[in-house]
Amino acid sequence: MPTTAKVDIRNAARLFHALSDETRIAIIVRLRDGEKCVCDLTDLLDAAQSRLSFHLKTLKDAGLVRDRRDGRWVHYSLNRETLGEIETLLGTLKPSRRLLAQTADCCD
Amino acid sequence: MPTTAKVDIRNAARLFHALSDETRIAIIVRLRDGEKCVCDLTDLLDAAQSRLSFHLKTLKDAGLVRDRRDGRWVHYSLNRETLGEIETLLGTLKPSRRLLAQTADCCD
DNA sequence: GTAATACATCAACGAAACTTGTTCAGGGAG
DNA sequence: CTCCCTGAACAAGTTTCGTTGATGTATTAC
Repeated sequence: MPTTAKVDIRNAARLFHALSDETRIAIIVRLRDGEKCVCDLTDLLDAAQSRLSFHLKTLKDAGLVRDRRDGRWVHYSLNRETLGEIETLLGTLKPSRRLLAQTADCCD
Repeated sequence: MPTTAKVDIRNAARLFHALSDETRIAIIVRLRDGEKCVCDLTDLLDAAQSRLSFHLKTLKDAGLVRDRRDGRWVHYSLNRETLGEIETLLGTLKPSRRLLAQTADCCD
């Protein structure tokens, strides 16, 4: 049924906010090919440790990354599930096909 | 070829930022079922006109909405193309399947 | 034990971002 | 023309966010 899906607006804004920073996007890009420790990321992104720690916390709070302690290293990895959730969310934000068939008053 | 795709980090952060506000998400949700004038949105969202004008400009600058002047009304509608672009972008942020097959050090 | 490493957390500062009220410009209607 | 109406633009105030440097905590090495 192509009824317009319910959107949890607060949650949506929260998730998109986590992706709204260049440093955080860069972190995610680096994590695409596997987990990294903070020290790896400071090298790769040439960023101060406290800065990365701040952004990693933001990403973690949003559920976009996970951390795993290994000795004195903390390894971060992507949470594919949340990325999928955002993809779904984005789908529900698109105008419904039903409507597109009815009227052409939006979109191209 | 499942090589990790290039990501325009600046553009990505810019697009996600446009979606990182509750008011803007609410606007998008309302626009799913067709274009609306600002006056419609002020009623629907119970928001001051200047506030909506600000957020609509943000959405427009990001390419997420279009405006169409009709007499003294300005009608806003979603730009399905940009929403699709963001969906694609999100796909490139997910860890590659190739890698998932190789190692299980990320994601579930 | 001490020293060193990896990372989190905190405080302080500056910079954006958001809100609100007001003003300004354009387009009908009379 | 003047008078509304719609919406953009501006200014001022507040909040939120990001950066930086310093401090704290846990873990390993010696």
